[in-house]
Amino acid sequence: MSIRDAQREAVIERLAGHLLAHGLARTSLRQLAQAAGVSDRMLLYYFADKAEVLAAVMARVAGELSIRLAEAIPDGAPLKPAELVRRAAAFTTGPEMRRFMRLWVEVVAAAARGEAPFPAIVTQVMAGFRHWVDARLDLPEGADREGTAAAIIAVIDGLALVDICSEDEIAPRMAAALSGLLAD
Amino acid sequence: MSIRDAQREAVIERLAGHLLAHGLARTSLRQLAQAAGVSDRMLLYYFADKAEVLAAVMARVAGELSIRLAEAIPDGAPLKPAELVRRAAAFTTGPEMRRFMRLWVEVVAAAARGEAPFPAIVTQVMAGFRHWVDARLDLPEGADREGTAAAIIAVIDGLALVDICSEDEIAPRMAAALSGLLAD
DNA sequence: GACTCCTTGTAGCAATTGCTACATGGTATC
DNA sequence: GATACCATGTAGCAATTGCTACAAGGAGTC
Repeated sequence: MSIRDAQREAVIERLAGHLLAHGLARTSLRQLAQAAGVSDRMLLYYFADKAEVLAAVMARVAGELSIRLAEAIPDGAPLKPAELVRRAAAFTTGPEMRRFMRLWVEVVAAAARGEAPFPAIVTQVMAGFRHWVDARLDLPEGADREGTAAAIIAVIDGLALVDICSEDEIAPRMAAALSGLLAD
Repeated sequence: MSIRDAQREAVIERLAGHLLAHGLARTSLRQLAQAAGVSDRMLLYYFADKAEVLAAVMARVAGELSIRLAEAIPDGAPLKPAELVRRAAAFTTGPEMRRFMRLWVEVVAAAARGEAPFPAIVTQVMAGFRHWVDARLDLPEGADREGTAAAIIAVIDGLALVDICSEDEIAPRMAAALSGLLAD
C-alpha cells in the first residue's frame, strides 16, 4: 500500500470519529483537514474533491453502524414486528448509538437539500436498513414486508429525531411509552 | 403601519412559501432577497440580521402548521393513542403537509448543528407539538402522558423522515403497515 | 426654504468557501 | 547519475458569505 493510500485510510478513520462527534457542523475542507491532522492541500491529494472525502468517511461510518446493528440483534431468529421495534429502539437510543442516529438525521436533511454526496449515501444506508429489518422480521405470509420494514425504520428514526430535539432525558420514557403503543 | 412594517409582512409571507417549497437549500441572504422580490440591502433594513429573517419566517410557518393541525384533528374528543397516531399520520403524510414535515426535518438538523436561530425554533415548535398531542390524548390515569406524547411525535416525525428518503410512493404502505403495528 | 427622518440604492469589505497552479524535495528505476 | 514519479508545501484565485458605509431621493415639519 502506497503512502498515499495509507494516509487516506488514516484520514478516513479520524474523520469518521470527527463526524460522529460533531455531526455535519464542521465540514469545510479546512476544518476537515484540521480534524484529520493534515493540510487541506493534502486532503485534496488523497481525495478528488470534498464530496469524495465525505462519501468515503460516510461509507466507513455506515459500515461500522452496520456491524453494530448486526451484533446487537443477530439475524438467526426472526422477531415479530413489535418485538423488533422494541429491541431496535432500546439499542439505537442507547448512549453509544445516539451519535450515529444523530448524524443520520443530519445526513437525511443534507440529502433533502440535494447536497452532494448525501443523496447517494442516504439511498445506500436506507437500503441497508431495509435489508437489516427484512432479515429479522417475522411476518405472516401475504403481509406487506416492504411497508412494514419502512414503518419500523420510521419509528426508530423518529425516536432519534425527537431525541435530538429534547434536552432532558425523555428518551427512556419515550421508548417505554412506545412499547406500550405496540400490538404484541 | 409604516411602509417598512408592511414590506416586512409581505416579505415574511413570500419567504414562508419559499421555505416550504425549497427547504433550507437556498437561504443565503441574497437568495432570500431574490425570492422575496427585494434587494438584499432592504432585507437587512426590514430585519436586523439573517437569523431574524429566518426566525420570523419560521414563526409564520409554524403558525400555519399549528392552524392546520388544529383544523385536521379538533381537540374536543380525545383519542386513544393508536387512533391519534393513525389520524395524525394520515394527515401529515398527505400531499399538502409533506412540505411542512420535510422542512421540519431540515430545521431539526440545523438545530442539531447549533445554527442560529434554529435551536430556539425547534424548542418552540416541539412544545407546540407536545401541547397539540396532549390536548387530544385519551390516556388512562397514571400513564406517562409526556412520554407517550413524545413517542407519538416520534412516530409521526419518523414517517416524515423516511418519506423524504424514499423516491417511490412508499408512504401509504408505510402508514398502513404502521397502523397494523399499533395496539388498539 | 431649511431641516429631519424614512426609505432605498450602489458599492464594497473581510471572511470563508472549494479548489488549483507551481515549486520542491525526495525515492525509485534504469 | 539521469529521469521520472511520488509526496508535500506555499500561495493564491474566483465565488459566495453576512453585513456595512455612504449617499441620495422624498415626504413631512418648523
